[in-house]
Amino acid sequence: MARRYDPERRQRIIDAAIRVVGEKGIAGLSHRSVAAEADVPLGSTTYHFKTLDDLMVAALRQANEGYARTVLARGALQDPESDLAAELAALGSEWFAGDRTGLEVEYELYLAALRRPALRPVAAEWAEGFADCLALRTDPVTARALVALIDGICLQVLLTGAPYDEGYAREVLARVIG
Amino acid sequence: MARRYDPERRQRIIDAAIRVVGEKGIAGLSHRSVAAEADVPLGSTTYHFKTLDDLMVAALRQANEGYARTVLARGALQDPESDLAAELAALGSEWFAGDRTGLEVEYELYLAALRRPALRPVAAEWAEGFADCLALRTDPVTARALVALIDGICLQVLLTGAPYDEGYAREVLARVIG
DNA sequence: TATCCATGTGTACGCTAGTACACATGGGAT
DNA sequence: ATCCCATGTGTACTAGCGTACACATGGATA
Repeated sequence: MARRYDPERRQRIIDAAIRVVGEKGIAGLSHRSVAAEADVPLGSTTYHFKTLDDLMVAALRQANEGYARTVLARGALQDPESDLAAELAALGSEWFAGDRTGLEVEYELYLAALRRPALRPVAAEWAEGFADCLALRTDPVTARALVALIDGICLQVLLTGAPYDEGYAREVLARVIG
Repeated sequence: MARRYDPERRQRIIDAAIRVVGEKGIAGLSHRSVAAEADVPLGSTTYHFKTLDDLMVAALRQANEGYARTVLARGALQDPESDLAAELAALGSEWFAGDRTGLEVEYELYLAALRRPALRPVAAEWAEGFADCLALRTDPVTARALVALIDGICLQVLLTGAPYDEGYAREVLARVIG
């Protein structure tokens, strides 16, 4: 059991890192910027997270858990009677509703795995966890394809600035489900 | 008509930027690193590209043109007799064959649009150009979905380290085509 | 109680970054 | 022939970075 004067210190640093990425992007993430945001000294961020990769791993894992909760909270996903494509398209609407900062943080950290091997296992956790959840309603191959398609749809919205079209998402997701 | 002592200077800088991104990622891209790679003085990179965003725009546009050529070179894509899903899945195999550096550079710059508005029009050019090309064989909605699915499949391979499975890609692409 | 060490803090160093600017050069327009 | 200015070059400034390290502190353990 760890001994700490400020038992929340580590968690506060992770929360601050997510806020920094939301405000300035990964490019603005540094031990110093996080320390300032968390209101702790520089040495505290370098002590708890030796490298920025370590910090990003913790931040991505936490962001993933948040989005996993939005998936699990949609209980109808598990209901065999529900329209899976419609439920997933509605989940997308939920993600894009209101402030997109959280979704941008999630994807920015997720995509950072492209160049940061340390993040890959955590990125894989998200993709596999989501797919496992969907596989309960379909089969592993279809589930994996659904995750890929959802990623692609979300990215096109985020990258090109196009609006999220729930009807379109439902239509093409339904085709993959077959 | 521009007057330049080294008429290729600007182009050499763009080529160097793409090599730098391939070797060190966007995080390693700076006016100085590109100047060193292109073997030109620092002032030359800052003169031709006032900001790094400008340089990334030029690099992404050039990378896009390269991949657009790989699409157009696959003439069977336009042949109504060919199996569109199979052709697209084979195109993916071509992209992942051998050295993946080029594909990583393409996606890293493409995904950078998430946080860099200057890149969004160029990212949109790629997505729309590819979709327009596919729309000749299907319809605009299906074409857009195919681009999204291909992006999603490629990203899952690049992000999680999973192998590219052409048979799987063909199967799920075919479902979207319907 | 006495000791240890995980945790917390402050400071300094060397490096690299974007930026700015003065100056050099030579092709094109007049 | 002359001048202009797009282009090319070298250098210096300031800011922020990761890193390292010495030292402080006080719960946990024996």
